[in-house]
Order: sequence, then C-alpha cells, then structure tokens
Amino acid sequence: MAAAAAGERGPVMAIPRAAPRAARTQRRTRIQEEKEELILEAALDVFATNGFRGSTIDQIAEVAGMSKPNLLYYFRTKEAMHRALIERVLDSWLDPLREFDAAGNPVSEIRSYIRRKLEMARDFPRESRLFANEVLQGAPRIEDALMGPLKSLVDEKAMVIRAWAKAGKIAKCDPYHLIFAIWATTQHYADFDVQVRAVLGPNRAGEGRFEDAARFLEHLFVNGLAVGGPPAGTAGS
Amino acid sequence: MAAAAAGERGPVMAIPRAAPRAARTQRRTRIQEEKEELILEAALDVFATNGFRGSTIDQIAEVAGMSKPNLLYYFRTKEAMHRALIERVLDSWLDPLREFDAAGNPVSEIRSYIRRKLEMARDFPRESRLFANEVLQGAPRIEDALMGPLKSLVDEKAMVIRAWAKAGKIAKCDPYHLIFAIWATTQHYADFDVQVRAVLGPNRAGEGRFEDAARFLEHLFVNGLAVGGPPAGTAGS
DNA sequence: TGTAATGTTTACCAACCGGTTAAATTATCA
DNA sequence: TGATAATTTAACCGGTTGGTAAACATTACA
Repeated sequence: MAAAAAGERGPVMAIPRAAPRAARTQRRTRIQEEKEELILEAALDVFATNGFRGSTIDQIAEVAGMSKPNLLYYFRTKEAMHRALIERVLDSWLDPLREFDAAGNPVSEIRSYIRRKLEMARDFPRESRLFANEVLQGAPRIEDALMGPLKSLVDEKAMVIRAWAKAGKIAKCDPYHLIFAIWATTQHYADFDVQVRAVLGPNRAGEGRFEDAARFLEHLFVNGLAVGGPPAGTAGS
Repeated sequence: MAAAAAGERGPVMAIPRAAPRAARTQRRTRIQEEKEELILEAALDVFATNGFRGSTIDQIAEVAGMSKPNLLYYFRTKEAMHRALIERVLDSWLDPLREFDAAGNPVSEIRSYIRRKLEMARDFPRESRLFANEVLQGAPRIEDALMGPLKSLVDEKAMVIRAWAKAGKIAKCDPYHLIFAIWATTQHYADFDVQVRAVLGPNRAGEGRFEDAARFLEHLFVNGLAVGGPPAGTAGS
C-alpha cells in the first residue's frame, strides 16, 4: 500500500527521489530498517501524547534526532508515518484478546486477560494512548481496522464467553459489554494516567498502583461474574 | 483571572480594544452573555472532537456562525476559550459523584451512581470527550483542577466507601480503584463511542446499547462488590 | 436624538506546518 | 578505486493558524 502510493506521481521519467521501501527490491538496506525503526519509535512518542493533528513532523524529527526532510525521505507524509505505526502496533495490541482460550477455565481466562491487559497498560502506555487519541477523535484513520479485524476478533471471543455463560460456568451477561468493561478499566490506567496519579496523590501514585488495580479488578470481575445472585446480606433499607 | 489578563498589555493609554468582561462593571450586556454562550457551545463541539491543539479558532468561529476576530473579541485567546469552557463544565461533570450519599444504602448508591454516569455519557458525550482529550494529552491545562477539587471530592467519597466496606455493607475493596472502574466503564461509552459502535455492529449500535450497558454494569458492580466470596460452583479444572 | 460605549468586519501579519527541490554527502559494490 | 545508488541537508514554498489594527456598524442611554 505504501509502496504503491510512493510511485503515484512520476509516471515515466527517471524517478526524482530515491523512493525508499520501493517496489522492486524488497526492504533494502540495514540503514533503512534502522532509521524507520527510529522514526516510528519517535512517532509513537509524539502521536501518543499529541494526537495526529496535534503532532508535527518537526517534533517527531527532533525526538528522532533527524532532520524533517530526512524523515520525509523514509515516510512520504505524516499520515504515512501514522499508518505504518498503527499497522505495526495494532497486532501486538490485540494479542491478549487472541490468547483468550475457549478451552480454558473461564474464571482464570478472564483473570489472566485482565492481568495481561493491565500489564500492557503499564508497559506500553504509549500504544494505548495512540489508539485512545485516534478513537476519541472519531477514528478517521483506523475505522477499517475497527470494523474489520477488531470486530471479527471480538465477535469470535464473544461467542466463547456466551458459551461459558450458557453452560453455567459464569453468570449470564452480555459478552460485548464485558469486553468493553475490561478494556475500559485496564486501559484507563494508561490513558488517564495523569488523572489517576493526581487522585491517588504522591504517596500512592508509585508503581504499586498497578498491583492494587489488578487486585481490585480481579476481585470485581471474578465476583461480578460468579454464577448466582449476590450471595447474601446485601439488602439494605 | 481572565479580566486581569485582558488588561496586561496597554499600561496607561486609552484602552485600544473594548475589553469585554472588563474589570470595572460586572458582566455587561445581554448580547455579551448570549454570544459567549454561543461561542462556548461551539468550542465544546470543536475541542471535544479535535482536542486543544487539533482545534482551530476558525473552526469554532464557523460552528458558532461568527467571524474569527469577533470570537477573539469575547475571548482574547484560544486558551481563554478553553479555560472558560473547562471551568463551566467541570462542576456539572462532577455532580453525580457529589450526589453520592454516605447515608444511603451502599448498593443502591453505587447503582444509581453508575446509572447517572452512564446517562451523562449518553447525554453529554462532548463534555466527556473534552476531558478525555485533555487528560489523555497530559492535562496541561487542567492539572490544577485534577489535583485540587477533583482529588478532594474523590478523597471524601473514598472515605465513605471505605466506611461501608469496614461496616461489612460491601466487600472490602480499594475505594479509589472502585471509583476509577466506574469512571472508566461509563465514560467509555462516550469517549470510545465509535469503537463501541464498530464492534457492536449496525444491528446493536442503536440507543439501546446504553440500556444494555447499564444492565451489565449494574450486575457487574453489585455482584462484584457483594460481601462474601464468590457464591459457589465457580471452581473449574 | 445624539453620542459614547459596545459590537462587528475587512485587511493584514508573522510564525508555523506539511511538503518539495536540488545539491551535497555517504555507503555499496563491481 | 571509481561509478552508482542511497542518504542527508539547506533552502525554499504555499497554505494555515493564532492574533492584531483599525475602520465601520450598532446599541444603550442621557
């Protein structure tokens, strides 16, 4: 896709610019691989904290320690950078959900899904914010991914959850909203990090907050999805 | 604050511009009130969908049906618009949490808090996204609000929840993470609306999704916070 | 009704931003 | 080593953006 776009302008004449990631030879030099890596790393930094429109090529260039035209040598447009970044990150971002195993024990599957998602929020907050920014602003550049691969994967896993509920292994519940709830609660710690820190205050804002969150969320979801109504003694006035 | 900023430039000379919301007389004319209202309404629209940096004064002007300089007559800078907007919206945004009543029944208090927050996500998604954008990008313009009024309110309500837990009315849990979880799950339906719609698909993306979400979340939190461990029969292989 | 304060518009500007051009520099390899 | 391709840089460009200047229009009010 990127390669096709690169060749769109010059029809016959000797190509005016070197056209990296070109059509003929595949991924060329060592240096190209390194620099693209470097750029995408910087782009992740900048896009994640400023969103697409709020980010400038100059910012990315500065973080990457390169000149702006040099960046544009590797990625023809700002949007191409963003596209490449999304493409590269989306797959690994969905991994935890993919690992969700129909054959496993429902409670432990859900528990470990929560834990994995929380680990990702802790270890890859930029990735989380990259998507959050994008989705929040209407997902103009990842709509396809949302309605395609993402929806398919969720549909598949929702069926698994529904089967568990039907078999009486967990409480009857809407699997989609369950998945939303897990996404929301876990990614919250990456996307709304400053708010979490501000509310917890300097004493509790350390890395321990992820352990506390894990404990709470596991309790919430495991108890919340346990079969049968609330155990007893919760009726008040 | 805004008034003080307005007078910073011209020191002695006859004030060059009309200086609305001026120092002497209080909030002046009817038309001023109307136009400021109009502008903030438009600003909410634009800031909520594009974030601060991603929004332009021209966009806001267009939505408001006014010229850019006219906007800048009422708010001296883009940041002043944003500040005024945040100030105006923050209070009502925190209302549901304020209504959280220590004297009430814990389960029904939590249940109705969830419901109110979900209603706000449905009825005021722009407000939710305004904050989400801001917090996501590091909250450079609302840090004070987060660490001041917000933290205070949460601290207060966290004590209430902790008392409930201590009295055995709900399960022992970290009250801060409980509040985060409620925020995250409810605001998710405003902030990540496109994703929710994309995943649910055209059939289920109608307004009914909020009812489904309410049902699921009430179940999750009420069951999840019920005293005692998971009722029975959830142990698998 | 007249006039001073308030409100609106047109024209403008400097900085920024995405992107291009072309020339210079460096790596590759026959 | 030398030619060729790949990489990097300086200079530049047109459009956008936040904001201003000043003239013009309208409103409030004595």
